[in-house]
Order: sequence, then C-alpha cells, then structure tokens
Amino acid sequence: MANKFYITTAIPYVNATPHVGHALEFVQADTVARIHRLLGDETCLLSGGDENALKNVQAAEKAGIPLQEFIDKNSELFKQLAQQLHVQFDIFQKGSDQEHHYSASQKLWKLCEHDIYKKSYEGLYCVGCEQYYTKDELNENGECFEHPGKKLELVKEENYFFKLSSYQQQLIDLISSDTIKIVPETKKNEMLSFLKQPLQDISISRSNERAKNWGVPIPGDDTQRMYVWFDALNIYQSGIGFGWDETSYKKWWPADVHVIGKGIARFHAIYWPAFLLSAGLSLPKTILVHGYFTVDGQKMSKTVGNIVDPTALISKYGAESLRYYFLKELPTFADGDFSERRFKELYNADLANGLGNLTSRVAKLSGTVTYGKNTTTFKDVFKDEYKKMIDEFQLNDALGFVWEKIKICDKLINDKEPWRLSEPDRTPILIDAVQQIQTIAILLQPFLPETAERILTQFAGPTIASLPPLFPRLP
RNA sequence: GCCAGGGUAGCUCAGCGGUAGAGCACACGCUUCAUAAGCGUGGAGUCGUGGGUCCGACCCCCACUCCUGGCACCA
Repeated sequence: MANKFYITTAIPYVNATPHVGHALEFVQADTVARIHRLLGDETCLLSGGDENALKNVQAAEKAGIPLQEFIDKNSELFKQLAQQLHVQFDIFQKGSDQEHHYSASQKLWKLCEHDIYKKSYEGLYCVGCEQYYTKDELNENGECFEHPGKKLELVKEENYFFKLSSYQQQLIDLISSDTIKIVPETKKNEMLSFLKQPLQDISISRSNERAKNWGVPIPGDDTQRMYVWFDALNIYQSGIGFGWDETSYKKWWPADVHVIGKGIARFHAIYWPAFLLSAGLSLPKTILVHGYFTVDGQKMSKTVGNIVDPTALISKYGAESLRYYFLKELPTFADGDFSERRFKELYNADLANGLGNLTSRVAKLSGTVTYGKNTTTFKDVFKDEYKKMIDEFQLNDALGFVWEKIKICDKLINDKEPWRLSEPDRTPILIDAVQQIQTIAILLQPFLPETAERILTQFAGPTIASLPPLFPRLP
C-alpha cells in the first residue's frame, strides 16, 4: 500500500493581496508535494485562508465591502495565484466555512477544555484600531502609530486562556529529540531557547464585541469568539475532515510537513503541538521554516511600498521561470533578495542559455533520427546526491545538480561535434544526448512541472521536432 | 541588553591547520547544431580589525567592530 504524505502551507491572512513571499511558500510546498506524488505516495497539499482574524474585519470596513464578500474575494486571489504558479492544492480550507471549520474548531476546543480557564486580561487598547497593543508596539509617547495623539485605554476583559505552561517540558523533549523535527537547525535552537524561559498561558478568545461577532463561537459561551491561534492552526485539521469526516481525517493526520515562514515558527512549533497534546491528537512530524524575501535589498513593507506582486511577474515572465527563481536563487531556509535584474540574469543564464538552448540544439540535430521509447521514471532517478539533497530539503542544491547534467550534455555535443558527422555515425551520439535530456526533464518534474512535461513530450519520439524556444532570451 | 548565526572575488555563497574555491557577471580564444546560445582560458580577493597559540591560520583562542535573526500573544 502506498504511503500517505500530508503537507501544508501556512494559512495566510486574507486581508490583503498575495505577495512574492506567499508565492515562494506555495512553490516550495508544491515542489515537495510533487516529489511525493511522483514517488507514488498518496499525497495531499493543503492551504487555506485565515479569515477570522480581526485584521480582516478592519480591512473590509476600510474597503467598504461586506465582510464575507471581501474575504471570499481575497481568498480567491490566493487560489488563483496558486493556479497560475502551477501549484496544485488538493484542499483550500476557508476559515469562515461554518460547516467544516467551525465544527472542527469547536471539537478541538472541547478536547482541550481541561486546559482552558477563564481569566481577566488587562491591556492597552486603541479604540481607533480596535486592537490591543503591547508597549513595544507603541511609539515613544505610548500611542499607536496609526493614531498618534490618541491615548490608549487600559481595558480589562475576561478571556479564555490555554494552559501552555503545562506542556513546557514535553515540548522541550519533543523538539530536542526531533519527534517534532524543526528544519533548519537554527530555528530548532531558537525554539528551544524560547522554551528555556517559563511559559505563560495564552489567551485564546476575545469578546464578541471586540471580535465584532466574527469568528468561531466558543462552545457553551456565546459571548466569546476564538482567537486567531486557536482556530487558524486548526485549519490543518479541519480541511481534511476533523470533526466532519473521520475516515478522511484518520487517513491524513498527522501532517508530515508544515511549510511556514520564519515569523510564525513559534506558533507551529510550540502552541500548535501544545493544543494537540492537550486534545490527545497526533503531532506534526516536520516543520519546515523558510526565509523571507527582501526586495532589492530592502525589507518588503507596505510603508516602503515595495511589495512585489507575483501575478504581474507571472504575466511578464511566465510561471515556470518564477518557480525557478524561487527554488534556485534562495537557499530553502535562508532569506533571499528579489530583484528583477537578478531574475533576468538567472533566467538568461540558466533557462534560456542552459536548459532551453540545450533542448533546441539537440532537437534540431535529431530531426531525422528515430528513437526507441524511454521508460525511465522519477523513481529511477531519485537516488544518490539528488535524493540526499531533496531529503534535506535543499531544493536549490538539487537544481544545481540538474544543471550540472545540462553542462555535461552540452559538453558532450561540443566534443563529439555530431553536426560534422553523417547519418550512421551521429545517431548513437544523439540517442545518448536525447536520453540525457529525458533524464534532465524527469529530474525537473517536481520543480518545473510544465517545462518538464513539454520537454518529455517533445523528446518522446519516435522523431523529434524542432520547436520555438522554451525560454526566449530576455533583453 | 541577553542569546544564536555570520562578515571570503563585482554579486550569491562553499571551504579548510599547510602555497585561496564554485556559480553568475566581466575579458579573450575555439566552434557554428543551437535562443549572439555552447566549450575552453583568464583577470580579479592583505578570507571584518587587532592580538595570541603553532614550524605554519582564512580555518583554533581572546578582544573589538559591523550585519542578520530570536527574546510571547505579530500568520
């Protein structure tokens, strides 16, 4: 029986349109998912929308659009982005889905109830933002940046708290033993160092008033709604049937990999396992923490106004080349810079001059040769260094490995000069080159699925046609 | 402030106690099947600063400096 493989992206806020960071994460998760599909694992890739956050409510009001409509529209943009990037989500679970997500989250709440208690919470509340702030989020006058001059109110409210403190030692053990494996190691160490301090219990609800009656109601208390962490993380479970389709849930849970950005590592490595421990449920196996993009060396931010819209890039350069940039230019776990100049450099060097040109020259040379069928599969090529790199999630290195093969094939053609030879002598050389290209395409399948498919189709034989460039050179 | 990680060619980075490496970019040569693509050769770096250990340090130790990240309710 096939192994199952369940992988998730983080669940983005849908209060704004997607940026390149989301695109990066989608592509990374998709590539890992595709590797498992190609290996024959029964694979599920889940994403979703965190639609219950207060930020969404505020953003909708600001935009003057009814909340549900606003959320549906924005969620749709994330789904579209995925589609444009050839990212195959098997499930996109919406947080506002009452039938599946609400019931799932209420079920989780009930399972955790023995660790939930009510306590009054006191904080600085900005009426303008309708949000609590901590002191270090405020300016030197103790006012929020959105509403300078407006005094914050000290507001007291009763909320439900989760006994995170009870799970401190268990979490330390689980993380240091890699039972919950946090990749890369530096993030694992950060989590462990965080766990050295005493853990405080965390608030997991807010009043209806503060929540504007939006979000998942607390079972048995209609004055409160769940607070983001608790219900958003649970999308990983609600999407696959938790609380509404136990067969499906049992089949997929626990997650094999959660792919997340470095900013939310703690919620996934500490809060989420604690909730699951409390509920008596299985824990995710691996948490893959990727870095962030800077843009031309600067942090991406709304105030700087340098948010890069992936959709525009896709229509300008194509999804496959963007996938390549994400997967090759960034070491999987480090921050990387996004610059159009660098993008073009990499595109021309690797895609146009490298892969694209190689297929063109071999296709042209092979015009009259007839080839046998190639039966190589991804399983056949998934071995040695390539496998090792992928097992360690060093996707950029795996692509480097493929590009070495492209170089070898180019060199072979240069050395043997088949264009000088006549029919009988050139044939074995070209058969060799074509096989090498087929192998290259197979290795590329998880990374550049459409490109790999095009190459495999073009080189399937029995004769090979010359086609327009896969990646036209950019000026 | 505390705790990590890092400062190596124009850029991104690898490396190791024993005469500095890769890819991209750049220059030149060969070649023409190919997307002015390919192959080859080359220039380029006082390996953050100052000390120390050692026959010998980019690699070990100390100090300093700069950068990045983490330090709880921010997806």
